[in-house]
Amino acid sequence: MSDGFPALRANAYRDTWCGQVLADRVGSTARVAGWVHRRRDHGGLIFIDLRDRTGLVQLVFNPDEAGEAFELGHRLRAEDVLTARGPVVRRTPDTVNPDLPTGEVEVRVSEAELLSDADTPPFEIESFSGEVSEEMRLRHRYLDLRRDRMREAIELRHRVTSAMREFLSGEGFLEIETPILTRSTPEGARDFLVPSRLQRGSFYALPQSPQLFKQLLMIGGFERYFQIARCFRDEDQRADRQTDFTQLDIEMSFVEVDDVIDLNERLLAHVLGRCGVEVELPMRRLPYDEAISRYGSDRPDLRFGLELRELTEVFRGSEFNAFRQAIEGGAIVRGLNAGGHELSRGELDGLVDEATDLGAKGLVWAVVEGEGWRSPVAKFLSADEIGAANRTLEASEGDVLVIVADEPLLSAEVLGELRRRLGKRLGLIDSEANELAWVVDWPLLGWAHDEQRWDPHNHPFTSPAGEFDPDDPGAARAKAYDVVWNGWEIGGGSIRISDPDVQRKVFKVIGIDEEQAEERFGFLLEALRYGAPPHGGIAYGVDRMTALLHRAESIRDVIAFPKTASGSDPLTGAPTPVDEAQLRDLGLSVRHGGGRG
RNA sequence: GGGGGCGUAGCUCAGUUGGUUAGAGCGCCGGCCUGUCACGCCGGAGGCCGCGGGUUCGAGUCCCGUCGCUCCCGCCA
Repeated sequence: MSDGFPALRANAYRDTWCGQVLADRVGSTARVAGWVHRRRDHGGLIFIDLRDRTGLVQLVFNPDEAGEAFELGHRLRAEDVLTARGPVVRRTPDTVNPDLPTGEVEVRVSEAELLSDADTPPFEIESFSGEVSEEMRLRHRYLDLRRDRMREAIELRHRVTSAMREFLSGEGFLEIETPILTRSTPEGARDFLVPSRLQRGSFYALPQSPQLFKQLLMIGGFERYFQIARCFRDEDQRADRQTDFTQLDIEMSFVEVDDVIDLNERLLAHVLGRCGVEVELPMRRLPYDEAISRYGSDRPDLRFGLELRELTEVFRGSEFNAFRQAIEGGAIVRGLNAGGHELSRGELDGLVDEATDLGAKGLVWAVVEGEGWRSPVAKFLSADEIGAANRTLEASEGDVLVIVADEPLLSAEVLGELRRRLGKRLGLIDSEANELAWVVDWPLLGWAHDEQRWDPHNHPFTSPAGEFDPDDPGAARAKAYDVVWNGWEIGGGSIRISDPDVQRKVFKVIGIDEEQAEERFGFLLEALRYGAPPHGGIAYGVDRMTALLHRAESIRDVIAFPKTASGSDPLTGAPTPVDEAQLRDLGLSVRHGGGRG
């Protein structure tokens, strides 16, 4: 039921919301309008549950009271649109419906008018025979949106964005719009391109984020900016990723990391508080290195334990070749204690396959039995090693241990992913819980093996912490911070580079030479020379936050009109081919006779 | 680009070892019904088994291809 719904001013079709036909209206006449949710036609007496956004109310069509409208009552079908008038009557005690807020009363219809005769819907709005497929729901999204679950999602989303605007406005932030048609700055995600008609051969790009514009707004002196911004990235979709999505974009001037974090903690507490989730302040701060070593992830799910422990020293010089040689080659041995769960031999061996699928060279499992291990590799290990490993992993009788030896980051990530899966599989996650934390002290750059170069962890405008040494890029830390919530990255930001010389150095290290920098980001470098305040900010995934609040598996469930995994919209059919005339206007060549070519 | 899962009535699904006329629940249509609220009872209609090819005496079922949806990897500064 919608909370705080305003009383309705009478209009052409109704004077009362369905959900507000409550006991205090008994004795008055109500005129309601909405959709036929359900009909129960008893022949001589017809009950209609009428639905609008505020809820349901029972209409009664009785031949004595309804007159001409009684015939209409017989013809009503699901999802017909109706307006009806009649006295609000208290139900007799034996006919009260305690499941309905309006269940103590009903409207005895005296007049009714069919406003729209609905075709039989392709699926029942509230179905009791299984979940309707998402494909079907998206194809008729306007029907899907009539369902409680979707209406609540959209209402929740509104509550989220309203609370954001409310809080930030109160803190002196201005909501400012930035362009949708903007400049392509190929970097990171693929751009969506829009051809220019007036300048043939040139293209706009849809923004991947308002990043550069918000920095320019800081240079423009606005001090505090926010925007609930649509962003576009031409990459493959996921349950938590859409090609176009909404982010709360924030930037502030004359701030350092702690200032941004302080404001954002209060923002999160306000927004989530408005949605019934209490956030304890200050929030936990987890350094990146610790997140990796303890959870094997830079966005760990903190609702359960199963922490990783390092076992490199335990197995250094081991008789077990796989471990010893790996360690000699620079590998890190990590393990986790999955606890005393009864896992079958098949399930244990399955973990080995999962680990190799994730890129590890292998995985060792062990079940603690007395002083020793039941494990395929137990015979290669000394009692001392097993004892030391047990102590490090705080293992006791019957515990299942999982161990991976591999390159430092890989061993952590593989075990981190297994930790996540085991947490889910073993039922360790409290689905009601909300664990939010900051991940801080990020490396500025990461080595991209494929391209053999340094790549920014965040984006190239992130300020290094302290002096930036171009000769040792791997050592540089970033003034960057992410917010993680139940294993989802919901926001991330940084203090930006406000010194053009530092910006140039960073560009250079990541392979953008002077000339390219000038061509692609010259406008930013120039702007930075005209008095750039120290500034920083953050951006939140509004879709992800709403999905978490709604306990939705996918952000598609909190977006009114989402796209499918292949980037299409089953409702409108987008994307579609376009007329040749349109292409000609844009100066785009069309090849003939080539079929789809 | 790669891997897994799914695709049978309007919807959600079942369909045995390849075997005769492909089923159920909901919905829909018709009839009966004045206190139901997932109304009830009786009757009925409804199928390109995603599409194409193959194996077979015979394919919803097996094989190959393809399309769609979905989850994941890659990708997502």
